[in-house]
Amino acid sequence: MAETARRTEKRYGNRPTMKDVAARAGVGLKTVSRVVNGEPGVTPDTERRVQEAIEALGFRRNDSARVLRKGRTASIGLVLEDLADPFYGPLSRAVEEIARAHGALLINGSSAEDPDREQELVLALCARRVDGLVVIPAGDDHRYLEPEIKAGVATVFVDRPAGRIDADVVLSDSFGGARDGVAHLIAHGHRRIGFIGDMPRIHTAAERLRGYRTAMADAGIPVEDSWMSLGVTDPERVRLAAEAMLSGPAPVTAVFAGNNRVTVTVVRVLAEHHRPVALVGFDDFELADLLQPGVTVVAQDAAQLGRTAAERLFRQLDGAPHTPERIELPTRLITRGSGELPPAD
Amino acid sequence: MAETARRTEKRYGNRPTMKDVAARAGVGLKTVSRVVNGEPGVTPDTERRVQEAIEALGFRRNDSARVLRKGRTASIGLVLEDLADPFYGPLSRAVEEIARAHGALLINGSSAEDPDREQELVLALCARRVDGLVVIPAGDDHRYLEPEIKAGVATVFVDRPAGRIDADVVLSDSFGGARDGVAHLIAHGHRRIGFIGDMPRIHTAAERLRGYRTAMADAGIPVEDSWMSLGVTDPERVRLAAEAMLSGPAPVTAVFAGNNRVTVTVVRVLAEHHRPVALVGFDDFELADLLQPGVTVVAQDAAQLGRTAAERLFRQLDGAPHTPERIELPTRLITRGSGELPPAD
DNA sequence: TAGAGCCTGGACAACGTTGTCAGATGCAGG
DNA sequence: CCTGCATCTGACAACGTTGTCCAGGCTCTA
Repeated sequence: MAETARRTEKRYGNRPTMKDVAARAGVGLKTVSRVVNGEPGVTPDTERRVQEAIEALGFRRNDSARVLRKGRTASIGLVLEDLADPFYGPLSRAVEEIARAHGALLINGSSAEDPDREQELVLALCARRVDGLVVIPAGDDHRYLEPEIKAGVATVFVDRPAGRIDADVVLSDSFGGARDGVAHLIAHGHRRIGFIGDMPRIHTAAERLRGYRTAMADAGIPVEDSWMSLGVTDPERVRLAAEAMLSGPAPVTAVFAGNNRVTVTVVRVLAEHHRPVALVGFDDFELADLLQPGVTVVAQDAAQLGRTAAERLFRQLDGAPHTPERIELPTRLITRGSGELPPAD
Repeated sequence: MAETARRTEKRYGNRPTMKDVAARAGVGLKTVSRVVNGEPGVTPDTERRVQEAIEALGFRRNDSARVLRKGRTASIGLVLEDLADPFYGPLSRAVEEIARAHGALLINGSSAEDPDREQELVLALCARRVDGLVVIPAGDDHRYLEPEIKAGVATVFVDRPAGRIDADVVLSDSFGGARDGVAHLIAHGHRRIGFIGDMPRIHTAAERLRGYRTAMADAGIPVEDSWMSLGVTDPERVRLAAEAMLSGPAPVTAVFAGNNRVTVTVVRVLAEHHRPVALVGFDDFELADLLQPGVTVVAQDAAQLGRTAAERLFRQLDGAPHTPERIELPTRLITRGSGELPPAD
């Protein structure tokens, strides 16, 4: 017994193994395994003895070994951009819920919008042999995933499509949402409408820009370069961009903000501005309704995105025949006041 | 070769193993291991051959096997209450950052404030042999963790202390923060001050209630039962509670809200209220400054909580001698207007 | 040129679990 | 009392990796 203790304490602190449990219960190794996994073929009496030994030793099955043997880890990976972004909270939660319903754990990490870090994370997750991946891509080339997918790692992209590989993707209708949002401003009489968005290399940002351009073109309004600010994302630069398009001889009378972070910053700028300026933002955010005026937004359903993606993932894992598909969820315009302000020329 | 392919395709899809790589490169198994792990003792030429084989086969080391052999998983678990709660975003992000700095992955799950689910999650993480755990406890009895901790799983509790076991904990000074917040209202002339908070079985909620009582007592103000609402947490009930204490013959002139979700709901109620009512909330939240009036809050630094906890965790893991400790971080009163409103009697 | 020492590479066991298969046990029926 | 069958149990190999240890070939020196 002393010898056993000495042997095990080298590793994992001194965790008891099935062998230890078996020794204590006076049964064979496999019998312990059977009890732990609820397999049939163990007499109640034996089972009780084993349970007692497990209890006494504080045994906990080592899932690493189990995984090694079985080939399935019952865990999936989620790679997103920033855990602290409120948009990803509900998404991540939805994925977790579905994972839980399938008895899987969720491992997640943030790419911080850095393609290298995304790849590093994804490969680390693959090395852990996660059964599947939900990825909100930061990069635009995912060929590094090809061997993984071929090896059977189920993969679903969310919010933005994968680059240069064929894979499932679930996203919001950024183009249509932005187009409708801008059209909403136009319908309220605006012509000089600003657009502040993220780098166009990000798919959603590009799509929203395209929606903006389309709405303007549909209304026959030529867009001036000074109305558009692309690739600004940190608050200070968004602030500068907003102030720039609000000043000058022909300032914009309305702004379309490309995502929730931009929207919030623009709200701050407008709060200090002397003239009312209309605003429509992409993404809803908490308290948007409590501001003065309430902020009109193009809302996407983050939770639904996550749910849909996770469900598709597990359908893949359950062995359903699978051809990569692109699922686009509609957005919803929520009017709260800021988007209905008339132009203050 | 064909035989090898047949053998491996049974498991993990058909992932190549080091053996396969070795065969293809014409070297021994251990040599591949050396190359993969950057160990010395491999000629450049051999290394190149191995690298090529790895590339060609799309080999990726199986970390499950590695973990089994080495005893360390380089991953830590984070159990929190709700991923979608904005308070936990920065916390979780901070933990992830520290983990990353230590080369560890973060596995997380939400307890949904359910003690059973918390335990289930924690034990699942232990079965995965995470090296350490950061837990925001939902339950109040953590004796189930004793064997794990004894077996060497580093554990740090955050935001609330562990129940019935001795473990590290990092939390905000809920008592002092609430006391100061309420005292702030008293200093602005309020006497009938309401308190809306979570169930007192939650440590932070209890502490904040204690802070409220203490501030009132210090000012010699007897507290009436109708001013306090405990254990309400869903928006609808918070709304009812707020409306109740704002009506009647002697309504409260100020409200202290026990957490961010309560605060937001109370803001909504007050927005519809005819008389101005002062408000101080525990927890800061985005846009609190943009509301009319800005919401005065007792702010805790969620990121700092996470950082501190994670750092302590890794200090444990690095083998520093360790006695459980309780670290309390100060809160900060941020005045923005709502807490400075005079009583409207 | 022989011997010592270094460097590289590979055989083998072990990590803790599960699948396979065969042995042991108990019981009913002949 | 023996056979046959069903039930329960355990020995053993395997999962893919890493640590240990030794063999063989090389360089360097005397």
